[in-house]
Amino acid sequence: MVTAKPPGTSATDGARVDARVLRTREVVLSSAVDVLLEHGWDQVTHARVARAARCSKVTVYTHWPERVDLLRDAFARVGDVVHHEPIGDLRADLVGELRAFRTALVEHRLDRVLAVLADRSEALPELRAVRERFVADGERVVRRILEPVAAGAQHEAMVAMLNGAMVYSVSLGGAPPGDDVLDAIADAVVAALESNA
Amino acid sequence: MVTAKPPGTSATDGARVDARVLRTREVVLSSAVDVLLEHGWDQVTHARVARAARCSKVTVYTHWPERVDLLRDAFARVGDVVHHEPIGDLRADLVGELRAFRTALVEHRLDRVLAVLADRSEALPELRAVRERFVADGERVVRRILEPVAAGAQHEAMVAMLNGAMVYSVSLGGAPPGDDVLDAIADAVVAALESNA
DNA sequence: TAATTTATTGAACGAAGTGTTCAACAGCAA
DNA sequence: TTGCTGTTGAACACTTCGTTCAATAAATTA
Repeated sequence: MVTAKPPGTSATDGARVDARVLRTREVVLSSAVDVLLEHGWDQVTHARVARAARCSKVTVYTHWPERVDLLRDAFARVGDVVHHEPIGDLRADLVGELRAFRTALVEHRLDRVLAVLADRSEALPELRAVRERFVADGERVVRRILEPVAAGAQHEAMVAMLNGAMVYSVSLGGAPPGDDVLDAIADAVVAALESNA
Repeated sequence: MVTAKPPGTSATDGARVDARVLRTREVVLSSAVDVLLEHGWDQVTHARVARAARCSKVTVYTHWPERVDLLRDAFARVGDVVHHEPIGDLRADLVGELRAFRTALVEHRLDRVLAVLADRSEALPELRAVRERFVADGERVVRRILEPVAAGAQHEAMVAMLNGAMVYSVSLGGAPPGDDVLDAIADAVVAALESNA
């Protein structure tokens, strides 16, 4: 085990951080994300990431003694999902958010991130908080759109159906859903809500 | 690389297979599933599985030269999903199938299997066919239930919403959906379909 | 500027794991 | 019994892992 405390630990205190530390964090975490998305979690080792970042293995160990620390901080770098901005029209907002979520899954490889989190966060408890953050962020706008029109179990069901349909299609269905399927999903939710009245 | 051809390859030809081979296949694949579900895919190594099966490492290499072969055959042992038997009542059939699927995900750990497949089948093309088999089997009854009432993009959307909601809730949502949420999902689909008329 | 502090580095290590060979053994079939 | 073949433990070269350490390079401080 590496016993030395990580350098520049006082970053959050507002204290100055050595420029070398900032550079190292930047390049190593960036490389860790690259390795993760290209080769999967079990290739994200200290040595492999160090090679990708063109720095010493010891430096990586110094900053992130455990492999899971590296993964946690690497995920923190994966930008938040770019959401649709609701305009107040239920159907249009649902379609807009579904498209934005599809973009995040496919273009920004959020699907890979979620797959790793689903697969590992049972065995690695340190990842549970990370998973919860990603899920909460991914559901944020959908929940806001649905809030005025659905509550309780119905609300939960709709969130799971909307986001679940997207993640399921992309990660397990082989191909991302086309615009026609997205429209059909939004239509179904709108129709289900209209039958409330 | 192990060059010797796997023993007892002619099993499917109806030729007699050495009893030792049958025993080895049984115990090793069973142990591989155990290791996979308990410790995750990257712990499913020849040596680890051999230790769990109390047999020689060489035996495992002989039967399954590549790690992915072991995974493929191990998944073949994970029983097919136990489905609900449709009775012709749309809502009751949907609820019944959702409950059966939840049982498969939670009790038989289908969630772990799907998580591994979602995570690895991009990097391991040999797993794509396995993933497709599991997805097709998981969707079989839902598709049959929906067939008379929805087609095209709407059909695809409903399948993705129903199965997606389940997988998403169990794998990423932290807790399996309660009966009230299952009811709400079925209600939503029924309402959406009724608005077709 | 020079002096001081500290992050980074390459080399090296023991320990553990991987993929393989091989001679010996044990169980099955004839 | 005899032959055949699946299984086994030992041993191997090789790679990877986690770590130590003295040397170096770069940053901060005076």
